[in-house]
Amino acid sequence: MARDNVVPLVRKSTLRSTEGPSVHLTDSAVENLVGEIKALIDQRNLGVGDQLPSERELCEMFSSSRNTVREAMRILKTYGVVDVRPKVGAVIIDRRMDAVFDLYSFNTLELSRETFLDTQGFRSLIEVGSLDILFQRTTAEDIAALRAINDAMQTEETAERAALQDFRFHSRLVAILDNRQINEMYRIMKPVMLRIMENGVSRRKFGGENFAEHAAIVDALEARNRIAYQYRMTMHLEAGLALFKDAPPT
Amino acid sequence: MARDNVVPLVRKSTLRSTEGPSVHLTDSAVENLVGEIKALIDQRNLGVGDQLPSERELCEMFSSSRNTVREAMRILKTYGVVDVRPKVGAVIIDRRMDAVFDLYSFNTLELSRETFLDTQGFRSLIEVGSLDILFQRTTAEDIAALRAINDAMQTEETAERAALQDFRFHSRLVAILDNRQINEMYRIMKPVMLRIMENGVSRRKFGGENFAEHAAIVDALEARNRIAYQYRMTMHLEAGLALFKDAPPT
DNA sequence: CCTGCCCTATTTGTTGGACCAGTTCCGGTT
DNA sequence: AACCGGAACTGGTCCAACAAATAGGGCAGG
Repeated sequence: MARDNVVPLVRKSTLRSTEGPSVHLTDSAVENLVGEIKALIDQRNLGVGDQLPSERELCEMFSSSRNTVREAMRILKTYGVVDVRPKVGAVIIDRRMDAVFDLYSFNTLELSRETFLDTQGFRSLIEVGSLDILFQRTTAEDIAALRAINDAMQTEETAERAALQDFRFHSRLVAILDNRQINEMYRIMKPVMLRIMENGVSRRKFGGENFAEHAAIVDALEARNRIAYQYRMTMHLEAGLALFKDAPPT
Repeated sequence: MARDNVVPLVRKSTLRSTEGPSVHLTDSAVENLVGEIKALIDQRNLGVGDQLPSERELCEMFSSSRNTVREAMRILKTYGVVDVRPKVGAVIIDRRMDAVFDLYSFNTLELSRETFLDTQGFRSLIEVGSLDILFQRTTAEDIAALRAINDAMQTEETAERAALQDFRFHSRLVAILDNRQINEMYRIMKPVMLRIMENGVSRRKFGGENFAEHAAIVDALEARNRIAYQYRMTMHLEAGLALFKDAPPT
């Protein structure tokens, strides 16, 4: 039954549109303004450390009210791409990692099934889908490094630390692909994945199951066994899915 | 209470237990307000789907001005934890993954050779690597839509418009995967891809080669011919690579 | 000359209001 | 009872003003 490819974590059919930015067409003046400011940054080729025009200047530049400008700047601040201080104005920074951490400081909010599926579905596409390139590029050092990380995970005492090793394992795996876009994606999604992994390892005895699954994945990778790798990795990523099994639609 | 589709994540989070261990000591009224609203959500045990008080109610509850409340709400909106619709109010959601992807959109887009390689590598991962899922999900409608777009591309007069159709073709292809994160990635990477495609079609007689390659890909997809699909798509994606090699960096 | 302090102008932070364009919902009309 | 209209809300945007913070210039003293 379990063919060489198991149905991965993709969401059920909703709407298939070609252009499909889906729901939001960004009619809001504030969001338009964010786009304008982004364009301004791009156009002037501004980078970290450079200054943006003052709020009132932006008001005039884009004929908007100051409140609108402020809300737009608030978005940029929340993104962690600008730091704005009184009298000095807005300076471009890159604190996006902190922004993501802040995002997940909402511990009051549960990890939604949707978030879980989106994240794991993406990972599945990368980590399972990149099989050919992985098999082609993986070296003995990569294998050794993965095994070392996995061993380290087994000896961790807390779920939090084990989750970090879990992330390091998968991060090291995709690092073999040597693709900046993907590495950057994993860097930014780190807090999200950590959260999922922490949830997973704490419930699944990370010293046991998780370690064994990782080991099997590395073995399959080393042996260039397509079927085994696909199967192991897919099962591994789907492991946490059982936690969401009782999901009625809404 | 719309909390049946989520798994409660009782996490202690030793790292960011109390407010403000980070750089922000921020006694800013707006950020305090964010904390207050978070506390409110926690206190009332609100979950996804529940409504928040109106802006004016929040003004009175926390004795703040409406603009301050709005900036706080803007932060929550940016985090993707509330969806606020005019005349309806604010509803708690969990679109935090989308927020993460929005962060990614702040990468400066320069079409260096590295960026090109990374982008094409990513696309190859998605469009070639997801072959199994594609074969499984593709319908006759999808095939027809792809052919229609390809035909439209052939009749375009300018390279710019043809590139747009080229993008629509590939965007429509990955839309079959029905994975929100992938669609979002393509939306974000659209400018980069457009530039790549514009470069490609203008040099390669988009009426001819590009159209034929697309047609061959669709045929292979329709016939569920793994080998042919992999070969055609890989060749198609690598076609631009040769061109880029010729072109010296700006 | 340099050094250190203070002052002011500029900038962001916050407030309270106003109006608009819609939605919701209640009450009156038919 | 069904239908319709209007009033009361809602968020979206804008305006004007004041408070707070501070960078940078001017000034006094060395």
